[in-house]
Amino acid sequence: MGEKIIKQKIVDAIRAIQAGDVQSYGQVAANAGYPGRARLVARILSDSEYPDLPWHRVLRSSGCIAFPAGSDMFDEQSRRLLAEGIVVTRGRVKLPDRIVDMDSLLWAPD
DNA sequence: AATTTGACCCGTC
DNA sequence: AGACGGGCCAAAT
Repeated sequence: MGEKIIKQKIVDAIRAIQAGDVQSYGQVAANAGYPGRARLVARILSDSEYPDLPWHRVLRSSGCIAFPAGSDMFDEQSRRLLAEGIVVTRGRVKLPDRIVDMDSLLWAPD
């Protein structure tokens, strides 16, 4: 399999992320058909060869932004996510798999 | 040609 | 919450 084809599949997977949604590097790789290749996703996003990708919708598996807190990229990504209605708290987005129960409503620090 | 460097991930402790 | 080891691997040194 040519490296070029793999890259294109991953680019497609990144483009497939809808506004207002997010995905981890690993998920993108898996969706493209290449599980375990999260690093390749990261490299492609940092590569100027593929401009205009919705890079801000890709996060670490922990749900946090991959850039150092306070960096320009960090701030830019936070802004873009917020513009799509995704709340970012302490560099971490609220993941959709979060379960709302009485305990967290009463005792959650936020 | 060998080594280091990343917008990473996962299980385990 | 964090640390550590192993996996991943194209590009840059």
